[in-house]
Amino acid sequence: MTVVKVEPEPALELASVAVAEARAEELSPPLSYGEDEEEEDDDEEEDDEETDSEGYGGGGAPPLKKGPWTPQEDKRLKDYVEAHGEGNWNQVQRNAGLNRCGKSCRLRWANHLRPDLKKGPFDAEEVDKIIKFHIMWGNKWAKMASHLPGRTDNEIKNYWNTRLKRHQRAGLPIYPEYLLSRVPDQDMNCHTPDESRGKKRSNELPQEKVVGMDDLVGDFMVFQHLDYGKDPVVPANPLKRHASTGDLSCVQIPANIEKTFYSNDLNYVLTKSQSMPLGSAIANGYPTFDGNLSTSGTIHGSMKTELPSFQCSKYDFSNGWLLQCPSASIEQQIDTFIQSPESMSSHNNGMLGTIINKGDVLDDPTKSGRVFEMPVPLGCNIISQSNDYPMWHPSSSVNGDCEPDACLFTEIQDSNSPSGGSDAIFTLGKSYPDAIFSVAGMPGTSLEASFLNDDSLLLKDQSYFYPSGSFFDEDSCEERKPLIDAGQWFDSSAWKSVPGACNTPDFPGP
DNA sequence: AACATTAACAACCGCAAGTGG
DNA sequence: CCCACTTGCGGTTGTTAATGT
Repeated sequence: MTVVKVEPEPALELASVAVAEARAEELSPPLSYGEDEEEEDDDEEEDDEETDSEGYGGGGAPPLKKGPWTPQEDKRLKDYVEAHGEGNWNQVQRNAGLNRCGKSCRLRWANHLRPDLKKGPFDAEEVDKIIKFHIMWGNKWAKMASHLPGRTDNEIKNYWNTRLKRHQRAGLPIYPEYLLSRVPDQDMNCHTPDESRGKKRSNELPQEKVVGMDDLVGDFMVFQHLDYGKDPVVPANPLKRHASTGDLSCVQIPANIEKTFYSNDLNYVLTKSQSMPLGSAIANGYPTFDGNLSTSGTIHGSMKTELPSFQCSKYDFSNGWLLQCPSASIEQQIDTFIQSPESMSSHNNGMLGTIINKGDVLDDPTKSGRVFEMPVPLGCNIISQSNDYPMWHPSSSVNGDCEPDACLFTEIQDSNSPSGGSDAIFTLGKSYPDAIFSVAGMPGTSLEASFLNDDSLLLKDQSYFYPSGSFFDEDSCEERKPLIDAGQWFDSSAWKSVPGACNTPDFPGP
């Protein structure tokens, strides 16, 4: 059994052989850095010192040892770090009598010897968190580890990769069912985590200012009218820019929705006082009415469109999200969009959808209360606000039961409309600065929306609506609980959910 | 029992950011 | 500013244990 790598350099050959021999003895009990390490210490120490001296008694720096750590090495490292503290790993190497590079020492300490390490398999809660984190951040193992006390990035990475392989082999979705769309979608063009491998890390991204997507995605209000006849629509086309990485992620629109979205060219951009045809897209918050893109910055082709998080197209977060992405290849289309200002012109394919700058309205008190109105013959209306966090629906279900999605709205109230209909007021609450929500109105109705103030949105004459949304607090790793349940149609006049309308965006009718 | 496959784990490598002289 | 060094991160590979055939 070969246990160590033998360095190819001739000068090192003798040492390598010696090390190999020693290793063969050391490893006769399988790698175990557990509780019984102490009893072997004496023998191991002798072996170790013998090895070191035998191999390099003649002077010159011994080659740094590779391969598994022995209990004795562990003890030395542990003793040293406990006495001198962490850091200065090359000093550790020199002063602790360890023939290991500082890097190796650091790794061994961080992954195995640290006293605060939590051993054993991941429990369900940890697994749940890992999946959440991966959805949000992709392969940011260190970041995940910082949110999982006692766990190391390496541990998480190993777990994930193993899980990934297992799921891929079994043909299972990478993320659990409860994250999947309610609308079946077999198109799997989105990236898989594997595809993110080998790509540059986020901190390797060019540091150039990428204007647009942050602005476009981060704080905007999306108002879309999508005419698809009487077909229902899921208010879900998430696209977000990762807060931590700057990566752009997207959740694909189901194929059946795609048709209705794009076969009928009835998209509108909501401006402060008028509607305008799609194609007059807004960049940096400023709508243009001539079909030309107006930007104060540039949109770089280098914008990274890695999809470390929403790799699976099946994820429907039940939210209207900023961009409408035709199904085929989301990332391709995002690339196209990003790289080509033309794509935002009047000839664009609708991917950008319709955007209105919420901040533009909200920042100016005089603009509050403006009504956005769209004459809509038929269709479902979607409003969504998106900030910086992806949606998360831990309790949603795809099985048709009535387990509701989480919803962010902190307050919803109905009011009497002069026209006799019911209005719904969505109060987001300022304590949820990173909120995400969407609401779909009834098919076939005209949807009016206006900001009452900077955190309330009035939907006029919407007797029924379908809210969804959630919030995941990156700092606390906790999902903020909403005050009402989403994922079901609400009757705003009776202020109750519509029977039989749970967990389906299909409008059930009054 | 022997072999093959898979899962879990450990460790290394390359790269890049940070830091201090 | 440059350079060397340290540190941290993520990808990858290698090894062993467990399981299946």
